[in-house]
Amino acid sequence: MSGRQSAEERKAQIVAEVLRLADEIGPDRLSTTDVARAIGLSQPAIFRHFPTKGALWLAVAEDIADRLQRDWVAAEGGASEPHARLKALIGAQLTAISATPALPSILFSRELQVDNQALRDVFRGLLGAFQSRLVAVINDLQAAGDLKRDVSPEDAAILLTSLVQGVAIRWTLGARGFSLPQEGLRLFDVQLALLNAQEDVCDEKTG
Amino acid sequence: MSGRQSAEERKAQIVAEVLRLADEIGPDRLSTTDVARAIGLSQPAIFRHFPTKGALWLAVAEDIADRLQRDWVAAEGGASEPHARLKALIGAQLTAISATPALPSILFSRELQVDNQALRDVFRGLLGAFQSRLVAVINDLQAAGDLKRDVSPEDAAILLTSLVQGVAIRWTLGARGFSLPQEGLRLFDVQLALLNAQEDVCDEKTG
DNA sequence: ACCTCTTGTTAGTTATAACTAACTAACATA
DNA sequence: TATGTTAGTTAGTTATAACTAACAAGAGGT
Repeated sequence: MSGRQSAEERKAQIVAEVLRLADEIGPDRLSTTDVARAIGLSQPAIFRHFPTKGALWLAVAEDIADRLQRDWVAAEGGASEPHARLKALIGAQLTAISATPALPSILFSRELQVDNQALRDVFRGLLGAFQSRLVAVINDLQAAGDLKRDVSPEDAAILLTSLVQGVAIRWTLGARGFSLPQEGLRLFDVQLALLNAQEDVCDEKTG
Repeated sequence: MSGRQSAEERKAQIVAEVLRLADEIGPDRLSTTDVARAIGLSQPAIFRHFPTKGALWLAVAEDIADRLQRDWVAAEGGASEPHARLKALIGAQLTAISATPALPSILFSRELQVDNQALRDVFRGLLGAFQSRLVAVINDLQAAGDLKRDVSPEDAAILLTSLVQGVAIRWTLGARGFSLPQEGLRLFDVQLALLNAQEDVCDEKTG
């Protein structure tokens, strides 16, 4: 349907379509025929732009990685104090997942888990990078005295990423019957209240 | 290889093999040929015992559901006080996942997410049942004054299942480089310390 | 020993996957 | 306007998927 395009544009279009269709029909069932038909190209045209299907998936992963990292930078840049920065990071992640709902399924696709080691590496790196950012912000929070010190920053970060993953799983299995960012941020507030230095209040009274 | 068996036994054997192979080569890539070869049967023999592949998956899901529920009952039965019961429940879940490592992938397989509504229902019910058990125990804990009251039992249960799911995801993506029950229970202790009624200590001092 | 049901086989069918070979039409530029 | 490059096509190939039809052999009851 759409006329002849530059390779650059076409590649981006194919990647975007893969992400959309991966959600619709599942990452592993997604065939190059599906992608081509959705765009309005012949199936072999896909292989003009990507040598193998694995290479296509890798391009998709890199697209996701780029967008996520931009989101993180924007989130951290938009907030100055640590608490707001932490909440913005979590919020960005939740928003990114709900904007790319295929993400959880891709994490457990055979393409990633079995076939494509490179794909696996990209996502492992991504999760690690997110974790590191969280740890850094949590360190700041503890330094400012706004967070319990008897929980290590690493564990606190793990609890928060688990929160994101848990709510994302519920969202996916529950046919997305609620707003992922809204419910996620609500639980974030609950968890952060727990992580808050309650004993400080206590110390103030007793000290 | 193994001689002729009763349908009952063969069915169980096929189901067990599906679970093993689903982990090895991914739930969606798993073919009836793979299952048959692993057992030492011809491929059509599978269809003697299950009318369609979807029916086979449903049998697998019911097998998982039965075992999980037995595990929960055993865990709750083995501990009398609420705190121990809660920890036993979480521990049982972690142990079950590490004994059936294909579980997380199955949750996101196309078979479940796209093709097989019945399969989806089974797992939705399972997660709901686990959640309900957690809520009940947490209610007991709060009634006994052993848990903060400013977090709803539902939210506390969500935080704990998220913890399990989060650590399971890390375990899966990280090529299972650590003991899932061990790390999971460690984080459980961290989270439960947070959920503990710290302000009680405070009240004792101030009251 | 024979009959019968059940569990298995072999040999297909049909559909769909990734990928290739060979050719064509649009565009850029000398 | 001629020419080389690039984005596209159609028509295959090869492999593998689920599933079927028709036939064979083992085990139990009479």
